[in-house]
Amino acid sequence: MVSNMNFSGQFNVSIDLKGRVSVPATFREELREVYQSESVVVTTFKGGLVAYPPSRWAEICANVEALPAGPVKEANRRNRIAPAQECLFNKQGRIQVPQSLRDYADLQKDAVVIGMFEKIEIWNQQTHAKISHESEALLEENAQGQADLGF
Amino acid sequence: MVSNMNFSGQFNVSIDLKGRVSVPATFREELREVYQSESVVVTTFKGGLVAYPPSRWAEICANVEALPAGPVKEANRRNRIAPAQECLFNKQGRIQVPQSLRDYADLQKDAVVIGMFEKIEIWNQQTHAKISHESEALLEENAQGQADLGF
DNA sequence: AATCGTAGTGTCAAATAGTGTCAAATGGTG
DNA sequence: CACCATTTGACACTATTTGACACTACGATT
Repeated sequence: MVSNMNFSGQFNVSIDLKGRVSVPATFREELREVYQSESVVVTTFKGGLVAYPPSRWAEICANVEALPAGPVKEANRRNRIAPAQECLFNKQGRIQVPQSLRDYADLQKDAVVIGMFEKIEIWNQQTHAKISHESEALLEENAQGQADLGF
Repeated sequence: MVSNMNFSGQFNVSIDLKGRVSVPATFREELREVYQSESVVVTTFKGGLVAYPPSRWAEICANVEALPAGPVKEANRRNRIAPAQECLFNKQGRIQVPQSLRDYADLQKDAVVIGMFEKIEIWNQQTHAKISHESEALLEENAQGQADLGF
């Protein structure tokens, strides 16, 4: 296994009638084994949601608190820290995502769960398709850059 | 064999009921002997998939992480790094390609596997026929260029 | 305080997806 | 043609994901 890939891979998952999101087994395993955690802290991010291992979340909170008082610190507290909620896995590996967060990310039936290094993103499927498509256009505009990176 | 050609050659392979792709023996041998690897990291690329030896993948990741923060770095992370998954060979030399990647490249039954120096491309057969045909047209448009190259 | 409705929890079991392996088919090589 | 390595299809098995439903907690309404 490539070291330090942390969370990676992309998965289409479904959300049940009551708003529970299935988290892929591989992420749960990584959480258990690397982060010793049976839960995840979920918050808002750019129109979607992100889930962090609790230990990672604590670091993020500390970083925000270390900011000098001012509107940036306030905004981080209001829009990232405040909406965050810890979610436990149930026996089937699903987490109950609170309604306010589901509303924010427009989660209903089909979602995409994506490993992103030390965090896990959760998107509405259409929203994700849109941003991914935009990213692809950007990459295609600059083929030389892609080649330089080794792709 | 011309030395240092790394992966080369083009192969029609089939994909089994469960989405496993046969990787030609010659590529597996190259991976084992040159890259000391029994796996490959697969990700999306221009409508098809690419597979890299894990050591090569680590370099690419490092290159992306070294980019200045900005939309290009973001796009690379989102569309190249995040969807990537490591795939191990089974006893028959097949790799299980995750569903999201199969969906992206529209892989069902027949695929084309192509050696490209340090990477291996995997295409839907029709998709590949189409881009190959377009490339051929481009070359024919420029016969002088072909001659200059020594072809 | 009793009733109702809504949201969330726990759990089961069906459906789906992935793994391991065997053996037949294929294709290249001498 | 005969041999050998490789590829392929198939099947049984295991793991994971999903839909469903009964149940609980809680807040609002009367």
